[in-house]
Amino acid sequence: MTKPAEDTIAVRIAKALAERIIAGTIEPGSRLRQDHVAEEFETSHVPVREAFRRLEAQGLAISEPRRGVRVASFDLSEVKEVAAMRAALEVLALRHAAPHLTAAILDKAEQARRDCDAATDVRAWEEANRRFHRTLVAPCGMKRLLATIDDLHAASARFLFSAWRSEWEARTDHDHRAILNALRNGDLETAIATLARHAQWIGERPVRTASGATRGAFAIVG
Amino acid sequence: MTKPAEDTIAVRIAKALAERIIAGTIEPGSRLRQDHVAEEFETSHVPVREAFRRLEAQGLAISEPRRGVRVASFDLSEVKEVAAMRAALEVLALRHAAPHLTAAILDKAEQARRDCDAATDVRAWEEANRRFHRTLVAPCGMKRLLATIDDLHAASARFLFSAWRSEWEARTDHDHRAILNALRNGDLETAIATLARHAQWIGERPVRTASGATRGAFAIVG
DNA sequence: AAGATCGAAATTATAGATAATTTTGATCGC
DNA sequence: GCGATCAAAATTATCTATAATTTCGATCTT
Repeated sequence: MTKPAEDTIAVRIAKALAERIIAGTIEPGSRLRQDHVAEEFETSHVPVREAFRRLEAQGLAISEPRRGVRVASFDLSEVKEVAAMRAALEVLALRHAAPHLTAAILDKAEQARRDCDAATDVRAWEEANRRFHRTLVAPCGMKRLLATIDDLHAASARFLFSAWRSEWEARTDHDHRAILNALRNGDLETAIATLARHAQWIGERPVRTASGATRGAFAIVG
Repeated sequence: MTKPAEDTIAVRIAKALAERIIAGTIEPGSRLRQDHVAEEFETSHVPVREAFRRLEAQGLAISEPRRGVRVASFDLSEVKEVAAMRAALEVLALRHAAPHLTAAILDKAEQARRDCDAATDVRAWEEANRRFHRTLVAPCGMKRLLATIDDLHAASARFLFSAWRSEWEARTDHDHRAILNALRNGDLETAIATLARHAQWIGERPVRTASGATRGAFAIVG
């Protein structure tokens, strides 16, 4: 039952760890010890180290030379930073994608929008929301830009899951609808202006910490 | 003359290789063979592989599993892509840096601007130009954003050195001056609008290829 | 028979496992 | 407290296996 593994082991480990970090299974700030990970994945630590470098590049982990790797922690200022970067880059991507948008693509986005509004848990919402944004910007065909946006979405998801570990109430996202409408009408500037605001929408939510106290948790919900 | 090396060996190798790739010492598309590199740096292949992962993340190399790593090649469309991303992100950074700009910082930028105009070779110009931009956006204090911009500058430099291997004529950059003036006058919007245009300025230059033919080479010169 | 094409063996390089070496952090004794 | 000793964990080296490329030869076609 070992995965077919078209990927290299290092890539597999990186993906698995990224998923856990995003889901919040591993706490921010906690150490990633290479031989523990190696043991778990039944490999040596060589591929594990390579996986660490990859996570580091994505901003999911930070490495202190000779002292090990830990899961990156974050605060409100970083949530804002990621939101701002996402807004700037998605706007850019949409502007370049616009000439290549077809009815079929807009239909795919429409489906993602519906899934988003219908979502009853955070994970489903996040997946659909990411799909919505991805669908609209992917036709720009700019690989570096898209890769950077993907990394930012991973960070967004992490913030989101950290705040909304469970309990999600379905809500209609009017921005999504407005963006699609504008695009269908060929009104690119309205679509872009809406997206720029939308991606910077930061929600707040009270969260009970381990110690029982309540703090405000923030996440990008656009 | 071996570097004091506070860094780990992998980091040292990554920096050294990045420098060569940017300078064009290693041709785009050429293979990076791990034990050759290991031999040259007198280490094993393990830190070399980690260095490769880092170069990959910066977009300077691409890795095909089980087939090795090669220096990333690029074309006009990627030059445009990097220019557009730089414009978008530097504008964002400048907007957040503006409230923290002091007279001392603007003086540092002024010095960089002068060095830029006085530069008689590409390398000197690139260094001063990068310093100019860095000085203005750094006060935003957004680490992820600044790291991404740095990577884009590395790519820019690579395009530039590829086109202007030698021969550089000093020229006065009016945009730099305009940006600084606007900032001194507190006219942020003008500064930002100028920067947005400026960072997307792509120069063309005929270049003699190895086969003797002449092709157009493009690079970001802002 | 000459040329081309396909396939198998040999070579080369990458990926991973195991082993050795530092470096850092902590504990115990003074 | 301060310093030395010890243990744990990171970094790097060496070694092995597996995948990819190249070479060389055989066979088939013209």
